[in-house]
Amino acid sequence: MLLSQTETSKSAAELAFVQVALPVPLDRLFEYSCSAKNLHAFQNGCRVVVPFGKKSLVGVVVSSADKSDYDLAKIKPLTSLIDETPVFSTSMIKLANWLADFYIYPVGEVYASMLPVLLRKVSSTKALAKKVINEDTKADTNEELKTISAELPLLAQLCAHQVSEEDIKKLHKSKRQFALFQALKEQPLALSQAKADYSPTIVKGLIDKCHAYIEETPPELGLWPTQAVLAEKKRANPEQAIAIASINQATEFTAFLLEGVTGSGKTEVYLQVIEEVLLQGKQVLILVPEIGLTPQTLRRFEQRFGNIVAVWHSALTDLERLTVWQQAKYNQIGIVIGTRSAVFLPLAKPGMIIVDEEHDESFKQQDTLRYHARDVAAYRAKQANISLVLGSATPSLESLHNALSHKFRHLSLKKRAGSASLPTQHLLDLTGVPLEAGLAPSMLVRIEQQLSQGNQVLVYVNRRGYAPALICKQCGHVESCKDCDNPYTVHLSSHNLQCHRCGQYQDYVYKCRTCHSSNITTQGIGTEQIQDMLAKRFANYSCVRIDSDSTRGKRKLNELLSAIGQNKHQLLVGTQILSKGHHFPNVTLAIILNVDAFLFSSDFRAPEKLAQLVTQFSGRAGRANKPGEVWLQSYQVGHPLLQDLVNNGYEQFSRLLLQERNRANLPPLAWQIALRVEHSDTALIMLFMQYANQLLAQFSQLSYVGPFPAGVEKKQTRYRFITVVQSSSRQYLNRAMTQAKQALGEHKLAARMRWSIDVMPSDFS
DNA sequence: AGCACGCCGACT
DNA sequence: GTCGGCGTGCTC
Repeated sequence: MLLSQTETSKSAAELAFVQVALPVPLDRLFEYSCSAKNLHAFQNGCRVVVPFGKKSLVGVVVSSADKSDYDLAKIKPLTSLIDETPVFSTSMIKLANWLADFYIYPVGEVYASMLPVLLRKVSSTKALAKKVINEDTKADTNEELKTISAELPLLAQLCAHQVSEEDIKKLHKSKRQFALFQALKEQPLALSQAKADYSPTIVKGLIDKCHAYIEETPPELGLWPTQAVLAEKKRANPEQAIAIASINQATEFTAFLLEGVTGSGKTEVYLQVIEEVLLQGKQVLILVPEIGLTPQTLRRFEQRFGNIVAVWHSALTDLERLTVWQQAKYNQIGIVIGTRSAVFLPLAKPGMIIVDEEHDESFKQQDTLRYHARDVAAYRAKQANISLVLGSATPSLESLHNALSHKFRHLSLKKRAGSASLPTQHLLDLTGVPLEAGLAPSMLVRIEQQLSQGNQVLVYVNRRGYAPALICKQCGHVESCKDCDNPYTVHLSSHNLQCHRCGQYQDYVYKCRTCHSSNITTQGIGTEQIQDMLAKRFANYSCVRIDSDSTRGKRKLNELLSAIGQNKHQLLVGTQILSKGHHFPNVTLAIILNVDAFLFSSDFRAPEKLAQLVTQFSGRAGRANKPGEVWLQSYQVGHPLLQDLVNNGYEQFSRLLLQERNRANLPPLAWQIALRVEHSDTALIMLFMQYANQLLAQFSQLSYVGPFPAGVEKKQTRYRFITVVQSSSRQYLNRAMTQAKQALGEHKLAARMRWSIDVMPSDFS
């Protein structure tokens, strides 16, 4: 062993080294020194504060040693240790390393993105410097080791003050505040709970009157009670019973694809297999799509399992996230039900992972660490040697491929519960048909019929706003966003023009910008226009719009949905939101516009997406005594894909698509990684991407296409290009891209470009 | 990613 | 003569 000559013998003998993952976009770890006596405190997975360049960062210890290969003169001493017990367990460290490797993403950033934000910075932990770990450390070495308490979240509770009778009388006037006050006198409520059950305004009102106060207490360290699990369950039908038994029998890692038509009772299967896992004292992680976490879904789990269920989604505050994170890590909760990023939650006793609506696109993160929660879930299930259950009425071709090739166990639920039958599907030929706000006259007749029978009607169109473009009839000028080269969408409700790529908007224009003609008109159809037309034409009925404009605000969507459930509206016009999670039993006619856009898309996944949309959409409508009809308006009714889908349904259609992917050598039968580059100067992009192609050309067992413009060619003044790299070997592709990325990063232009690597990209927009 | 260092244009 | 543009290089 060599001792550095530059190092004084004294300190060299006393030093030890830790490797730290730091949140910087560099594919390497950084080494820091500490006193050898303190080394034992730096367990892997603990957070540390270190000097980095001119500033200080929070990093995670990933390994330590008593010697270092790095230039000792350059190694700086650590500033402090944050955690006494690691925030990353050994298996979470493995997961982080796998993620960095698989998604070709800087390790330090992977670690950071797996932690709740409150744990990413020292300043934001509510803790104080707490204790010196090793008293022996000499003060003159200036290496006194400090631990910052990692005491985790304080639970904010709302409590009632003692209030005089007189004040209580005054409070009678504010009914809801009084109700909350009464509840608080019984027992304090979690602040978040009080805000959710009453409203933030009510809570604030009570605090302002000094009738209530917030108390922050350390969380209870109680474990969730296994006996809370026992509840009466529904009788399973034979198909469900087979699925439940198969899943319950698994004693080691097994992936199940639960392919069940809408209404076949997938949730009941989940509930019963979850119960089995909980009874063994193990936890269950349930992943749901972004919009899938409806109060109805949640209620179903809570009714069955009570208060051992925690929820994880984007609307949580940082503190709420930290609380759930801790509850999962310290086994204080039995079930976590959450969206994409819940897949990174630590679990004390992992027992099962369920991915509901596993085909849903929202499981793929589209920026920074571009992971797919379904794939990460699969890794975690394998790692923990537990079951993975993927459920969908319209499985992704990836999962279907795995099921058909026996990598996954395939379970089917083909019967709808009760006697409910699925709506029938039909194609409507638009050729030579005059349209009214995008709808064919025959559809208007059918709408009329259904409405007069007291039923509801659903119209789906993929565009919000009034119309997707405003053009000049005189000179053809299209009013467009300068930053994105994108036509403005005309909005009627806000009476302006909006760019749907960057969110910019401008006042409505009445004259053409180029030729000053006032002969300008809208082009194409959006939700507002259909609503407008239907409301006028069927003035005796109520028509609502359900899109991201009309559902802005926390409770709007749920209010709308419950009003629809109570039949307060008969005509429903909306976008994607309609196809997910919500059931509309009174809808007997559903119409899908603009189907053809899917048929001529350059995205090879378009037919799969169309089939999922149509099938999911069909599943939302109708009930036992009112089966319902779904109509697809198209100029291409003879198109084999459409014919196939409508006549044979998703199950057969998806298998045909899979064969086609096989013939075309496309995923899931080949592996892809995309290189995406953005810059305001296309010439620079080309230069950079040509170099990338040169690098790729050195690998024989892969092919690549590009650079080609991304689906969204320009966004916020930047042009976007993509090169897709493909290989039949995942490992080969991964290794090649890892090398190529390294080399590309050394190119002069690399620092000036915005570029990223997207492993298993799910779309090319 | 930040952040500093370094060399060329329009300003008090 | 300086302030500041962003091209280049480094971070244990």
